[in-house]
Amino acid sequence: MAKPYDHKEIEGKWQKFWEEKGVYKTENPPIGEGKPKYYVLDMFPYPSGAGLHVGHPRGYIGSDVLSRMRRMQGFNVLHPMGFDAFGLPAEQYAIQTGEHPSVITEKAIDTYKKQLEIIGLSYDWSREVRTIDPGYYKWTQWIFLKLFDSYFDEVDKKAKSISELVAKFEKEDPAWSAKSEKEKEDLLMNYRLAYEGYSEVNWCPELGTVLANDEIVDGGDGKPVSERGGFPVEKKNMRQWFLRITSYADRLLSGLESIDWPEHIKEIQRNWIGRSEGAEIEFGLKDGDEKIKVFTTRPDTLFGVTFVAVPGEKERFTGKYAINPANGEQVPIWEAPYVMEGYGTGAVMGVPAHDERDFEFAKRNGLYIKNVILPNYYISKRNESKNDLEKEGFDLLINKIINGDSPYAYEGILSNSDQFSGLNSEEAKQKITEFVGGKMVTKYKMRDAIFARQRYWGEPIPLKRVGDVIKPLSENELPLELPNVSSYKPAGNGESPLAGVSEWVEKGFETNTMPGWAGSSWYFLRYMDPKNSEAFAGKDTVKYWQDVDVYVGGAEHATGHLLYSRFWHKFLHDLGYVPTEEPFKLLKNQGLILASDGRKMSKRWGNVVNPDEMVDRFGADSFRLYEMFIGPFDQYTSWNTDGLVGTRRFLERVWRAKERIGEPNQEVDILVNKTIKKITEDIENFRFNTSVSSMMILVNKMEEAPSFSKENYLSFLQILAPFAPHMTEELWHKLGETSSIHKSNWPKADDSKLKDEKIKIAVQVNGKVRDEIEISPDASEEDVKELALSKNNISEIIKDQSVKNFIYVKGKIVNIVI
RNA sequence: GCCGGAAUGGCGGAAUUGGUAGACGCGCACGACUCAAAAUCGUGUAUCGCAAGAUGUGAGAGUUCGAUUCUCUCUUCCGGCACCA
Repeated sequence: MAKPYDHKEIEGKWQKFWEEKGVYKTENPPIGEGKPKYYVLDMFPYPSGAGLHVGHPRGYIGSDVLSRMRRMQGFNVLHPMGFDAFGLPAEQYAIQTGEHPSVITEKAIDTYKKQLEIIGLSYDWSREVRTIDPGYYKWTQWIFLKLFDSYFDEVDKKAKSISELVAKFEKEDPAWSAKSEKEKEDLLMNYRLAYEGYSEVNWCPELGTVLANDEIVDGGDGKPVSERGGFPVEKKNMRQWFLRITSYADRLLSGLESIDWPEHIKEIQRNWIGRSEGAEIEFGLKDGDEKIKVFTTRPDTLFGVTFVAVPGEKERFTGKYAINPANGEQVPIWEAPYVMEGYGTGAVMGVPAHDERDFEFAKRNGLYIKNVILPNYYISKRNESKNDLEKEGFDLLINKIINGDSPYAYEGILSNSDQFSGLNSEEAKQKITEFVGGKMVTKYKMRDAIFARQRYWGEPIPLKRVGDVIKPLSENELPLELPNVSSYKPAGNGESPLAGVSEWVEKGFETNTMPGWAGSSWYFLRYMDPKNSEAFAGKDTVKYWQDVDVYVGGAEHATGHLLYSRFWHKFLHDLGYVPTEEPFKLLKNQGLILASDGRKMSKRWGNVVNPDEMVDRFGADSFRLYEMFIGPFDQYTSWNTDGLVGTRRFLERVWRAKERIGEPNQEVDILVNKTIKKITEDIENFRFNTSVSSMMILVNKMEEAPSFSKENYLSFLQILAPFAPHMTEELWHKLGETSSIHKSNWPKADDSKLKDEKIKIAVQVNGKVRDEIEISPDASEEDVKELALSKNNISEIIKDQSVKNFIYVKGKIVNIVI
């Protein structure tokens, strides 16, 4: 009797073997150069004290399966892991306990690493990166300095060195050389891609920090609170550092066309960038020379303006009037809360007849509503309608006209403006804007990114105040290391704890630190060459690895990390440091695994399932297999520990099947080849769940057969190896192989064995299945017809009725219509 | 409100240029082995029906010889954005 499958005996042994032999070590050129490169990346985790639950590794296992297959297929695979380690949770914990955040963070990293290691993921740990290492954040600071030292050239639509701008000023602006250094610096600050400014921010007094919009949630009573802790959030005007991401808005938008990402993620980014095209038009005031500039996407409705709205706390008439430049009409200027300070020009022209919000506002405040696009004819006809049906008909038509879908637009009244009659909507927008001396512009919802936190646990910003100007540190002063402080608690007045370090302040260093997303915006480049002290990564190395072929992670980073990384990458590309315009060619999101109660796994609900316990009980291979089998990779699903029993049983059957190696069996041989083909395609397309099921079918077949060839069994082990790396390695060696199965060549399906000699197809009568016939896939329609009609079940149904139609879809189905 | 995505047995899910719905696994039932239990193995398992058969992929319509798959209308659930002019 063969030894039973004991995962505890096997898994540790092979993990040690792989490490000692460096099986997953990835070589840079020139050693790695002969093979095509393939970069599979997981979103690196922020290690929290709680450790991993069974939902987390799903993505890691999927990317690991792909990496392992690609390696066996002969690619030079880069598959690294690291840790995103600056951030609020560790700092909050440090404030409570007084322990240094780095101690807390390192403990959490150790826990994560151990948890990841026992799953048997094929990372090259020699390339591990941690954002908190000074050797790492030296380069985060270096990129910041490059941003500080660059501006965006609006003509070439790319970043260039600020020295080029200075040269331009020197040449073109005679006043430049007369300016003081401070004046020059203040002017340049308007162009730098990293710049100092003031901004109304979301200030959380309790946390003592500024929060991004996505770090704020509704407290329930309509008032905003922090996502972490649920503390009140208020608006405050504060000094900040910004990154000019808005310069890249257009490229961030158009770049989406060139990458293979889930459509919903692209849509979220498009939405976030929020491009809209319109016109800026100036309204004069009735009294005085002042002007109000409005932004509108519908300049064609300019003749219908009946008020102008500016931002305000409540709806209120200002007592002033503006002049409509199109027709000279006086319109009242109102304050309205729906007008937003930060968007467009901060003022809106009110056209109640053609804008829903303007309409509501006008109705509430008794303002005039003037229709300029819709011919009066249709309105009066609608009001004369005899019944609801007719009324609806007119409403439909009127809506069409308003939306510009109808050729009738502009044919009717346009006050004082017969010249614009008959134009379509696009022409009218152009012509009317031109007529009043406005200009067509493109606006974005997206704001520049605030790049400063009044916190301790982040990368120091490498700038210092010298006299009254801000100077960048030089490259050889990097890294600017984070000093020790006596208290991690923010002062509460908006100053960072660094403002309390006298040495720091005396040297004039910036006291703000970088936000959590700084280190994660470029980490994938560091993996290429993690030990390099001369550059963020060697030039040749970056040229070799290019970009990430497959990026796997959660969908929750759609507007944060995934947007910032693209921005930084485009910037580095402009400066010639990276060869590609986009960092991540293909993105795959893994779906959440919910607890069996249908809720998210959380301490709060007490429904967390720990992967360590699952690995201990069932083994890493069973665990991996189950996580892949549980459902479509990108879909939400719920955990069920009972289901893990199934994949464990499957592995035990694979184990026992070894005893049945012997005489070849043709059916097994054919199925092995079909399965090789299917698994190869499934893994490429992230269809891991059907891969597992097809291997189960194969084992079922192997058990049915009296025996099968060793060759078939070995091929099967190879395609199972990415999913169950430990057990397949054990069996591989038991069968006499001496080097790792993970270094073996991925099997190829033999085309000649993929085709069945006989197939069963259904015979339908009038669309209902009545019988089944066995035929050769190449059988002619005549033969199939004869066979089908000769079946008793069929002839009984047909009896003496005539066959109206006979349909045979080759190799698929027969349908007889009577 | 707008924009995405989804809906199939008791459960996770399978099935795509439209072609036998429910693969595979879990669970459950019965049987074998066992003094017994666990493990393992075998058989069965959409619904109604003794059966023949009928019905069935969120609801309703349509196209088709044939629809889980395509079109239209609607319902529910999940996610994103939300006075963006």
